[in-house]
Amino acid sequence: MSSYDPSRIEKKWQDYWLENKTFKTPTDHDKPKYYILDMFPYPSGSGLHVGHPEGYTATDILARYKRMKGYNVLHPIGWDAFGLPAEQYAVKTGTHPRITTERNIIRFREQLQMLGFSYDWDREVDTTDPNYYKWTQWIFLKLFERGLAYEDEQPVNWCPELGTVLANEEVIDGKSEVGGYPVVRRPMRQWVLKITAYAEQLLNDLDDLDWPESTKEMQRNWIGKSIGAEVDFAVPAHNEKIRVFTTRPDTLFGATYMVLAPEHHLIDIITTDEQRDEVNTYKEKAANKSDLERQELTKEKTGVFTGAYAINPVNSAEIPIWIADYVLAHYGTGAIMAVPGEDERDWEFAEKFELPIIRTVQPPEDFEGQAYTGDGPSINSAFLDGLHITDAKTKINEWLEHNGVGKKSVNYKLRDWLFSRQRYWGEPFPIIHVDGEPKAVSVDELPVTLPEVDDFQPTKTGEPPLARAKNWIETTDPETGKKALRETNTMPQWAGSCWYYLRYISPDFDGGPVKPAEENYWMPVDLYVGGAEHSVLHLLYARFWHKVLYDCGVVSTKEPFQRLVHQGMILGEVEYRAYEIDGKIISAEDAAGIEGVKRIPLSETDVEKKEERFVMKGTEISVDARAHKMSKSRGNVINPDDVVERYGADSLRLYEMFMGPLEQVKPWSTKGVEGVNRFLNRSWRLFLAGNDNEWRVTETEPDREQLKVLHEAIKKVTGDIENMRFNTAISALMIFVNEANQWDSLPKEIAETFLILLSPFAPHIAEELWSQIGHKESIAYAEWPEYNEEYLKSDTIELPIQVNGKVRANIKIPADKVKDKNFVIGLAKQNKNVERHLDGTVMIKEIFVPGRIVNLVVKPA
RNA sequence: GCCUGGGUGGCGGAAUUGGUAGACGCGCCGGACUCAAAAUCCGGUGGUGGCGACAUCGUGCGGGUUCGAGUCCCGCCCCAGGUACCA
Repeated sequence: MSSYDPSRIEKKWQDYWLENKTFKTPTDHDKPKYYILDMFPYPSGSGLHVGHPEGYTATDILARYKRMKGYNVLHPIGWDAFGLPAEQYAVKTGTHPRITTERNIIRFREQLQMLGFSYDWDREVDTTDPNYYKWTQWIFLKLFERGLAYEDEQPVNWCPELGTVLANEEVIDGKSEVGGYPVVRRPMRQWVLKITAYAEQLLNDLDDLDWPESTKEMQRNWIGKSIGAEVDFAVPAHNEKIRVFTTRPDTLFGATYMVLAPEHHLIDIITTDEQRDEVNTYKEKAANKSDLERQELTKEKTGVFTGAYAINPVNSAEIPIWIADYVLAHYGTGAIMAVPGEDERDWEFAEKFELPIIRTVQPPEDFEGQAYTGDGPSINSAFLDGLHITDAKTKINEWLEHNGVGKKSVNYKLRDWLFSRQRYWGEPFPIIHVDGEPKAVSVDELPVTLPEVDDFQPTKTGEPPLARAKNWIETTDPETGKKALRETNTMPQWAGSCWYYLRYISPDFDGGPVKPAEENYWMPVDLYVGGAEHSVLHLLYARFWHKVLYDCGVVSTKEPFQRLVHQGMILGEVEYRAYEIDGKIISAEDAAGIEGVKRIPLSETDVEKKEERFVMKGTEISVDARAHKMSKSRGNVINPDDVVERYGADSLRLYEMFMGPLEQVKPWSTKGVEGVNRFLNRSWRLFLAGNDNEWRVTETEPDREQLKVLHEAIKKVTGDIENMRFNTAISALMIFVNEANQWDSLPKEIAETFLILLSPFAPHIAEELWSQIGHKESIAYAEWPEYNEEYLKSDTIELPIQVNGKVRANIKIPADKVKDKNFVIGLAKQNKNVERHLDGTVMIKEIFVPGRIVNLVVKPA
C-alpha cells in the first residue's frame, strides 16, 4: 500500500469499468427509470476544454447517485459530428471530413473516459454515421409528407469566402461567425421547415416544463406572440388594398399615414411617376444594406413618399403612403398604419416628415412625453370615445369584422426555419427532383449516403459541393423510370441534434428512429444539462421535431426534456492589469478610450484592495481585476489533460463541482484544485496513514459521536445531490473528513458509508479504497445510505440569547428542555452578560422560538 | 431601451420557513516537525477599539415592515448574459 497516487489507480478503474461494462444500461423495466442527458459535444480538433467536464461531472454524479438509489439509469454520450470546421479543414488540406471527424472522436472519447464518466459506451451515437442519419432523413421525410418542409426562394446570407450560406445565427456583426468573413444577402432556393405551424404549442407547452425561467422567457420572446387585428386600407387609385397588422386597432382613428417596407410588393404599382425615381433609389439603398447597417441607422428615421394615398376605413380620411426601412418586410404584413400619437417610432417619423399627429388616447394631465403608449380613455375616435384600450379594441374589432375591412388576428415573430446548407459535411436530403418537382426518396432506399467528391468547395456557379458528384446526382425515379436529379443541399448541424436523445434509447433498432416499447419506458428525459447558449435555437428546434414525432405517433410525450439546467461558464484565472501610456502607469478609469494605452499584467502580490477597487500596492493607481473568458488569443485556457496529469481526474471533478453553484459563471483557480486535492489526500490517509501506511480501518463498533458525524454527512450530501448543490455536498464531505481525522481509528461501517457518499464525486479513489476494504464488486451499485434522525440528536443544544435583537450570549440547554420556555428563559436571564444588558430595563416581550432563539425585548426603566 | 440573473471578508463561496452573517475551500499570519526546504500537522484570520471580558460597525445605496432582515416590501445604483425599429 502506498500514499494517494491518482495516476496509479484511475486508469485501473477506468479499464475495470469498461471491461466489466459496469455502466451498461439495464434492459429490464422493473425499476423506476432515470434518463439523464448531457448535450453531446461537437468533437473539435482542439479537444475537450474545462467547460465540458463541468456539466458532465454534474450529470455523472447524479447518474451514479441514482443507480445507488435503485433506479435504472440511462446515461449516454455521443457526437454532434457534422459541422463546418472539419469541412473547412477539408477544403484547405483535401483531408476527407470523415477522417478528421473520426480522429477527433477518438480523442474526445479518450478524454471523457479519462475523467471517469459512467456513460454506457455501447450506446454512443454519431450524427455522421449513415446508420444514424438514415433516421434523420426518415424524420425529414415525415416533415415533408406533412407539408412541413417546403422549397422557397429566400434571401440568405451568402458568404463568398466560405462559399456557403450561413444561418442568421451564424452571422455576427455582418461577418461569418466562423472566420469573420463578410456576408452579403442573396436570394436562393432553399428548404424551409414550417416551425410556425407549431408556434402556439411551442409557446403553451413551456408552462409545464421545469426549466430555468430565463430560458422559457427567451423562448416566449423568440416566438413573440402578439394579438391584434388585420385591417385593410383601400388604395382607390389602383383598386388595390393594403393589409396591415396592428396590436392597437383601438387607435385606428389616429392613423394619419401608412408605411410600407421597401420590399413590399405593391410599391411598384402605386408609386406615382413624380415619386418613382426617389422611391427606386431608396429601395435600392435599402436592398444593398446588410441587416446590420439597417439596424445601425435606426437612430435617424428615413423614408420616401410614394405619391399614393390610402383610405382609412373608419373615417374615410385620405392618408399618404410612405416607404421606410423601419418597417420590416418579414414581420406582420410588411406594412403598417402609422399612429404617431400612440407609437414612439411613428411619432419620430411624423415629426421628421411633418405628417399630422392626432392623439386618440387621453394622456394623464402631467404627461410630458410625445407618443403616449399607456392606457386612458379614447378621444377623437367617434364611437370609441371614452372607452379604455381593452374595451375599445373589442369594439373596433367587432366593427372591422362587421364592415368586412378587418378582423382580430394573432401574429408571431417566429419565422419558418431555413433548413438547407450549401455544404458537403451534412446529411443529404432524401429528395429527388423529377420534372423539376421535389419527390421523397422511398424509405427502403434510406440512407441516402454522402457521395465522394474530388473537392469540398462549392462549384464555380455557387452550387453546393455535392453538385460535383455527377454520377450521384443523376438518377432515375424508381416509380416512373424518369430521369431525376438528387437534391444537392445538405441539412444544417441542428438536424442531428434535434433527435439524438431518442436514438440513445435503442441505438441499434432498425424499425424506426426509436423502439416504441423502450421509448415508452425511458422518455421523457428527466434531466438535461447543457450550456445556456442553446436556450433558444437547439432547444426550440428539438421541441419542434419532437412535437411532429408525437403527431406521427413515434414518441409518447409532448415534450422531450422535462427538466433543464444550464451550467455556467468557467472563466480563466483572475488577472490584474495596470494601464501604461508613455511609460507612465495611469488609473484604469482614466485609460478608457485613450489611444496607445498598454496593458501590463501584474501579479496578485503587486495589488491590494482599497475600498471598492484594487490599486497598485501603496498607491492610488487603480488597476483592472477580473477574470476573462478562456480564449486561445488571451492565453488563459486551462487544459483538462494537464490538470488530470498533475492532480488526477477525481481532483478535477471535485474542483469543478466545488467552485460554486453549477449554474453560475465562475473563475478558475489552480490553488483551488490543490485544495480539493489535499482533501482527497486527507481522505486517503483516513484509511492508510503514517510512514508505513498503516491500515486504519477497524472492525470496531462505531461510537455515538462517530455515528453523529457520519449521519450529518449522509443527510447533507443526500439533500444536496437531490438539489444539485454539489459545492455544499463536497463541503459536508470535507467536514466529515476533518472530524474523522481526529479519531484513533476508523470503524469499518463508517468507512464504507463514507466511501459510498464520496463515490459519485470521486469514483476512482472510492473504488480503490472500497476494494482494499475487501469488496470484490464495484462500489457503483452499493446501496445509498439513509440517515437516522436518532443519531443526529445531541444531549445539549446551544441557543443564542438576544436582548433587543442583539446576541448577548450562547447558552447550553439539555436536549429534553429545549421546548420548555420557562426553563430556557430562566436560564438565559441568569447569564452574566445577559443580566448586564437587562440591568435597569423593563421587560416588554419575551420571544421564544424553540430550539432556535430567545429574544428579550426591553426598554429603559 | 427591454428581458433574465447577480452584487456577502483579500478571493471562490455558505447561511432551512425571516431566527447566532461569513460553513467549506483558497490566501495570509503564527507555531510544530526538519540541518534546511517541500509535504504534513496544530492554532489564528470581516473592520475598528480593548491586555481581556467585551463593545461597536458590517451582506451595493436610500427608505420601510418586524421583537428580529443577507432573506420580505418600495425607490435607486452597478455588473453579467440575452435581445433589439416585431407595428
